[in-house]
Amino acid sequence: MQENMSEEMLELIAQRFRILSDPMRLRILHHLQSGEKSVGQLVQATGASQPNVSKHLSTLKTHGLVRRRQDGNMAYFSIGSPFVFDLCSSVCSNMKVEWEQRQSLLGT
Amino acid sequence: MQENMSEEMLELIAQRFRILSDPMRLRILHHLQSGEKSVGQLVQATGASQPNVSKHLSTLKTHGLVRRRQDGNMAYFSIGSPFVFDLCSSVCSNMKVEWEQRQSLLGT
DNA sequence: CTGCAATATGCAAATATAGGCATAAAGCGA
DNA sequence: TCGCTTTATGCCTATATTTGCATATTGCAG
Repeated sequence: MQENMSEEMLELIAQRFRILSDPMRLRILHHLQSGEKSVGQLVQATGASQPNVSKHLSTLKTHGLVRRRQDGNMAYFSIGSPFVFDLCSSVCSNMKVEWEQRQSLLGT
Repeated sequence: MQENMSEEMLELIAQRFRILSDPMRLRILHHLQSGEKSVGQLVQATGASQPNVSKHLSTLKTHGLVRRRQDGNMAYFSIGSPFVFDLCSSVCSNMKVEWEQRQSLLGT
């Protein structure tokens, strides 16, 4: 993080984290990792309702995390910022480290 | 991200992001970046109320993002997982890239 | 023990968010 | 145009989150 952190900057960062703080949105992004998908495919893959998936895709698109391509009456979505996977990997590996530390503390 | 992503895993990752999705918590973490601080110092630095700061510190501690040390009737908090700054840097640099892309698109 | 300072907690209100359900909108084929 | 399919939107409810205010708790000094 920078030395000087303005209020707007903090709000923007917090907003970004908030977008990623929903399991359903993460699940959608996860399914998009293997490539472009239609809304229907995502509905089937996630098990959520169609309006629900559509709304999440809308917020993801608003914040630039996914792209939308229309073909006929189908809408295809794809990853807009691959960096989100880096973030998730970071979080995962850190959780793993913490878990192992906790385990080793218990083991002693 | 991994190939297989269980529901619990997604919930854990989402939870981690949610902790970081509040500007006040980010502000507190930011002030802790320069070293251990007492609650009172953080209250003054952030401009928030004492109970508010105390509660945020509590949730940050619950999730292992800060450590707590008691000395007399003072409580000193410090960064528990430096990795959060990597996350924030990641988000910042990505926002910067996106901003420049948008600028260059407008400039053409 | 009493008073004071620092921190934590409980309660209530305001706000935001996610999800379900119904329905609208858009595109395509007959 | 009509019907069907796919996707998007509006409204409502349930739930979670943040904050303020009051108050409890803890530790220290006198």
